[in-house]
Amino acid sequence: MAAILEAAAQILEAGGLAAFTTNAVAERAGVSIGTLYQYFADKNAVLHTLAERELQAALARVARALKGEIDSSVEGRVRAMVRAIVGAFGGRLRARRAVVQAVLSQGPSDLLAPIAAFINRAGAHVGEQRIFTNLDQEQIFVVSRALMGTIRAAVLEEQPFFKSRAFEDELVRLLLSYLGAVTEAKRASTAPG
Amino acid sequence: MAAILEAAAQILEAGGLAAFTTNAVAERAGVSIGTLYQYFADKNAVLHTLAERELQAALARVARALKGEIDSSVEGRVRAMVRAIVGAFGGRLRARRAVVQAVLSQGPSDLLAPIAAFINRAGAHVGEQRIFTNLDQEQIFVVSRALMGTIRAAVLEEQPFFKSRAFEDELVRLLLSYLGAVTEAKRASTAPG
Amino acid sequence: MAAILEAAAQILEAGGLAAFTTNAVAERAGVSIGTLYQYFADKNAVLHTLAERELQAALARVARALKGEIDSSVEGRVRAMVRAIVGAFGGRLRARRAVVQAVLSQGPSDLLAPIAAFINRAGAHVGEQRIFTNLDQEQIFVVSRALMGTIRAAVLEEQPFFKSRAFEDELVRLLLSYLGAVTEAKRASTAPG
Amino acid sequence: MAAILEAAAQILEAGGLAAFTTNAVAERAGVSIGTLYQYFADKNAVLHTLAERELQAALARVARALKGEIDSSVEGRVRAMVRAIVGAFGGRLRARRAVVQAVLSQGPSDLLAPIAAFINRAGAHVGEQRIFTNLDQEQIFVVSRALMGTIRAAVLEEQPFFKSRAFEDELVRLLLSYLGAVTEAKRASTAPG
DNA sequence: AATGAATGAGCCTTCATTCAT
DNA sequence: AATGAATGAAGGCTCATTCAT
Repeated sequence: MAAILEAAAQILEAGGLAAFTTNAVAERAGVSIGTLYQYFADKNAVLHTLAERELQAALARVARALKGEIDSSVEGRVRAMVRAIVGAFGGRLRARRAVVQAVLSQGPSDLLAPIAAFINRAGAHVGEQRIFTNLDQEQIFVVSRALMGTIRAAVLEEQPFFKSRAFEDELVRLLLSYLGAVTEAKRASTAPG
Repeated sequence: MAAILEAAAQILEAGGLAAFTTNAVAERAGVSIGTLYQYFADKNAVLHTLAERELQAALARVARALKGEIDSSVEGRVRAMVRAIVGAFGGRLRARRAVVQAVLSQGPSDLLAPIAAFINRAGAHVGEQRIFTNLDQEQIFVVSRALMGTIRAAVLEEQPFFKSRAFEDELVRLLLSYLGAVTEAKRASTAPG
Repeated sequence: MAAILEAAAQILEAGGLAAFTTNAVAERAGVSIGTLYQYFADKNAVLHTLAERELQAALARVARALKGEIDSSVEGRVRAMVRAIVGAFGGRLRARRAVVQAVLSQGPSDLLAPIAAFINRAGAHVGEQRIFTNLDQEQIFVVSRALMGTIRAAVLEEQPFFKSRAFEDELVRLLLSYLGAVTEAKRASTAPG
Repeated sequence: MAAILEAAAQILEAGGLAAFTTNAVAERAGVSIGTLYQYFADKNAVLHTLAERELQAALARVARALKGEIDSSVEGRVRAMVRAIVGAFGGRLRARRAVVQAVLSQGPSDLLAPIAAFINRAGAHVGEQRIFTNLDQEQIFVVSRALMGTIRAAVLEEQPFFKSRAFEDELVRLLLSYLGAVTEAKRASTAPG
């Protein structure tokens, strides 16, 4: 199974979704097409499983980065997160792109749920200031999606500045300024006197 | 041609990219497959043309909204824009989604160029304060993609708060806070004394 | 009609039989497809008419060459004929090839009849020695087809030596030696004593 | 594979190149279209393979005839060859025709190479006199094409005398007289004293 | 006569999936 | 479990031909 998923990722990476045929995957994996169907219900299952794995891996990577971060200031942590996420898109861009595309093309899936959960959790634990906490539903949605959406677009559009310091700076600025504004607003409404 | 594009949008809306076959489009349009190919070089051309049209329409809608906006404060204009964009995703979500996906899946296209140009232009004319002006490449990318990415995610995930005032507020806050931070930074670096 | 046939020849020359579509011919001729069908019953009629014209032209050319030949020896006349035929295949090789192929692919046609008739007639009038005369059915067939078949093969296979003096020499040798052998045999059987 | 090629030959025989569609071949062969494409890269590959097979078969037949020939005189051998070739055109004329046409229509292929090689080889071993040997490029071309071209024409035109002794005699005469003339010329130029 | 938009049968080919071995 | 030959629905696309204008 691992071989099949690895083969799937390689095929995706090399030729995109168009090259992703069950026969190609099986051949690259060195197994027969029959064997592939012994492990996966259908072509889609391969894609879906691959997506899950990649996501888990990316998430783990980000978590690890956050845990190892020394600078515990808000900016330090936010920057660490941004960098980890951007970094997680390191290799096999095409593969990831294809996976994302394919999975998303099948209507809203629950694949994104872990991301939101993660950001939520992560935010909750940023130092003791718990900045993310108290963010309401819409706000969590906006921070997480604005970040992911921008990174996603940079990947899909193959922007040359993806991974540049300038881009990272802007992402950090985006998050920090928004978080600051939210906090500000909350303070204002809470303690108007 | 209009009939074919309309049919294409309907097919996309109803069945996504998977249902988007030249035969299906032609049939739905009430023309023969031959006629379709008299107007479009190939299947992709249909998609591409549709994408362009939808984009133009959305852009026009936003522009119109902006023009009609009485409140010429920065916030007023930003809000008008956000509202227009959110509104532009009114019907045919799947169609738009599929179009975007399909077009993006073919590598970076220049289809997004008008969007960036528009934001640039729009920004330049917001009152006399020209807040958007002087945004560099990465910054334009970040504002536009953060906004679009968030809206896109809300659509894809079929968030219930999609057209709520609360969501709109957060989007406005996201843009304003970021623009404010960028302006601040610029001022600081320009006039350090 | 002339324009259409000329266009057909050009198309054939440029792209072979594969490029020979009624639409392409009409467009190149500068007329509408409808007009083409006003003059020709169907696609095949265009090809057939073209074949006839080309054949007539080639035949006329050979006849003219023969008429102008000063050297009235047998070899002189045979060589003139060979040279004229080879020369007749001068320009638009691909067109001629395609025409030949297309016409031949439709089963035995009477298009070749004029050639045999011509050789017969020509032979009959070579000086006063009337060498070709008295050739029986099979013999006429063999001389004419051996000659035409060899030239045809050289054209189809695009032999580089086509039009070389060496090739011409061999063709002449082929005809003369055969004619000589036939004559010899006839004499032997006629006057055995 | 054998079934597919046999079906291809039958289709060609029955309906010519026009009827030769992959679907028709597969159906006649009693396999699915998918199976056909598992054995042949595309439609052309079927034709090409068929051409090779037919050619090999014909060549083998001629070789066998030559080997079995008792009369080892030059005339005996030439006659055996002529007879074998004429005989090789026994059945499936249309198929052979179509194959030849199709293959030739794709520009000069090396499919004819074996024929030339064969004539060369065959000639070299005719007794000890090695008559064919020393034929130069143009001469080999002329003998082989004159012979094949004449036979081909007889087949295409469906000449009634095709398998007659008289026709065979003329073909033999054609070859022998030409070979004799070539030999003579060579001797004359080599040993002029 | 000329036009050319429209037609649609039918071609080649792909590829997810099955199932007997 | 694994194999892989076979399947066949379905897709993209071409092009000869028609016919209303």
